[in-house]
Amino acid sequence: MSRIKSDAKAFTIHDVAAEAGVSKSTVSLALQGSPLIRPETAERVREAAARIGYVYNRRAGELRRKSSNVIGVVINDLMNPFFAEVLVGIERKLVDAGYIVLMAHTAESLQRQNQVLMSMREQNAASIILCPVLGTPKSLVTDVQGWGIPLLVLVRSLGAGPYDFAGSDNESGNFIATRHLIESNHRRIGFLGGQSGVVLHQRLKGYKLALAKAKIPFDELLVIPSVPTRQGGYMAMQQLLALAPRVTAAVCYNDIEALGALSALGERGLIAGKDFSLMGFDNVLEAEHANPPLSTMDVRPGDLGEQAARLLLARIEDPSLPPQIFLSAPRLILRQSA
Amino acid sequence: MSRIKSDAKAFTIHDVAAEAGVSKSTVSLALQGSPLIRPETAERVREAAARIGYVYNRRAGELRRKSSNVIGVVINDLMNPFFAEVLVGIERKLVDAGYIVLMAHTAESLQRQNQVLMSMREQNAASIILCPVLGTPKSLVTDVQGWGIPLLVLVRSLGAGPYDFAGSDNESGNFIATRHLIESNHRRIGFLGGQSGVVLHQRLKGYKLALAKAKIPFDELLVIPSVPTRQGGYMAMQQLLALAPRVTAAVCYNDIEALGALSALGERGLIAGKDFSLMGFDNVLEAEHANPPLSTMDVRPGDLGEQAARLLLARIEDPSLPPQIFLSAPRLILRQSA
DNA sequence: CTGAAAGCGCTTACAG
DNA sequence: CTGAAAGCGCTTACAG
Repeated sequence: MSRIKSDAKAFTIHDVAAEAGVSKSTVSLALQGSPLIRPETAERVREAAARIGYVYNRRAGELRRKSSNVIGVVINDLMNPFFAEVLVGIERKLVDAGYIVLMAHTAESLQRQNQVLMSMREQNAASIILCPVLGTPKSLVTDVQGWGIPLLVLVRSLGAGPYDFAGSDNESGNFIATRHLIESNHRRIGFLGGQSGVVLHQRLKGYKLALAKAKIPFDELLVIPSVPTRQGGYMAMQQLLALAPRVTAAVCYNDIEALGALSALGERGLIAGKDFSLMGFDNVLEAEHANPPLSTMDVRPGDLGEQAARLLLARIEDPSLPPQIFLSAPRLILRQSA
Repeated sequence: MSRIKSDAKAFTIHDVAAEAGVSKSTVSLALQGSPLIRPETAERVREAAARIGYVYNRRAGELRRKSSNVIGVVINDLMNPFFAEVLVGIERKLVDAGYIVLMAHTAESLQRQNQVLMSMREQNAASIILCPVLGTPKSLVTDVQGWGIPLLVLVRSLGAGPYDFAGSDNESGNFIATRHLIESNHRRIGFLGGQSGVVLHQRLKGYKLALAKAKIPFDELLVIPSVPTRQGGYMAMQQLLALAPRVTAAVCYNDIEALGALSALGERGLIAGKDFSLMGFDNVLEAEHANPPLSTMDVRPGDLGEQAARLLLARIEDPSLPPQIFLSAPRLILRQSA
């Protein structure tokens, strides 16, 4: 009553063959649904397999066939719900297509990233979806490609070289977000959060562009960097609020920073959308029920994940495809915060 | 310039053997760091391997050795940050121990759960951590155990049978949460959210117990079920607010429901902690920077994940261990909402 | 200390 | 339509 049962003897096609009174080859073919096997025989094999509780050893089959149905997905920050939503989209699509995902979390550690990538290589991953940590050398792309493993880069692009990529149009997205604030008659508009990396660069660019278009001079002091977390957004907002003359609105690096900013606002009894206008970026699930509901740029994270998976599947299907790019066009979602 | 490079010829120990001028066996042993191999020879082998860019084919090795270093982790709801945090804890611990995780998301679908479990079995997973979907038959535990795969059940217990389990003490947790509200002089206290399952049952039990202890009659009308999402919490709170006489406080099924409830409160211009007292459960990361910051029961999700992984590793190490249980004792975290 | 041989559980030409 | 044989890339007794 206290031990946990274990060690069921594993049956092989050899056992099934004996049970069905045919050869190993016939079992293999029958189980694959090969037209070479007569229907009656196939049926007999299937019954025998079920009777003894045979389970296919996929890894053995893949070793022989030199194939693999596992796909590595490496994510830099699962604590950000944006990535969790993307991951779910990827996983759904991949499992539907008959794959299974080897998942790793790097927590922005380059060393951890190298470690898990190597591990996935040893595991013979059929391909890899990588959302690279900050500071990933561009050479990583050619390295992985050199391994013969199709690679899709997610969210954070990694320079020029040809590779498949899925992400969002950060520049135009933040251009739209900032323009919305300008059209609501804000002039002193902050840029809140973010620390480094291409995504920040692009979002900042969209912000500056919108400012320039409206002939509002760019003010370095209004961009407050921070770690891309709620805590970071919270602190950045406090800094922004301390500025004089008063800043009346801000676009945020992403939604979770905006959520942190909302919290800082609330702490001072300020209501977003009334006393201060705030735009997020991503449209994570929690944006809709933030207090107050967060206006943001919708990149449809789940769909982004599915699209990434779709591109990867196409690549596996046809390795000679030219480099594929999916760029989600962020859509303005107006709720209450701006 | 437009094709993505692929198909590097894969080297095997055979190639390394040729390069180093030794036999396959020697290569295998040398790479494993066997003391049987003379240091000079081992060094020569390692150099040869590095020179030709050899990479270990772990799956081949595991086939031969009948081992596996992949561990399946199946999660029912990754859209709930609680599970994302737990997953990160599990993954961190497992990777540190030299394993790699095969991750699957079931989205509360029993069919998907069966599918991925089967897939993990075929993949030869060394063991499985399962957070079962609602409505999982208790027989699943013995099924999986019968496969010879060590199983750890996560968060939602699955009846009596001996198995390893990691979760939290929901009853005592919600007892404490409710008691806190009572001690703050609330009498009409709602229970907000949750739909079915053991976890709800236990949390409800803690709620009723605290009420009983304070001689407050249990009122069926004050428990408002809902889907366990922010949207669910939002709607449940609206219902609760419509009740007369007025309800002044509520414990929530979990944090994300509480967050949704916060949003409903905000919509009516009500401030949690002043106009209404609200307790969450889990202490997900976003609770701290909710608006206002959410008082909740801390189960330390990340640590829970690590503990689950720890138990599993112990089980793999010694299959004869008696059933192990880790129950996180939730701690009261007072912030602003209550 | 090192090599030749068998075998993990499959698949796939090749005969028949 | 079905079987015997070779082989995927490793590991591990067993000799020497």
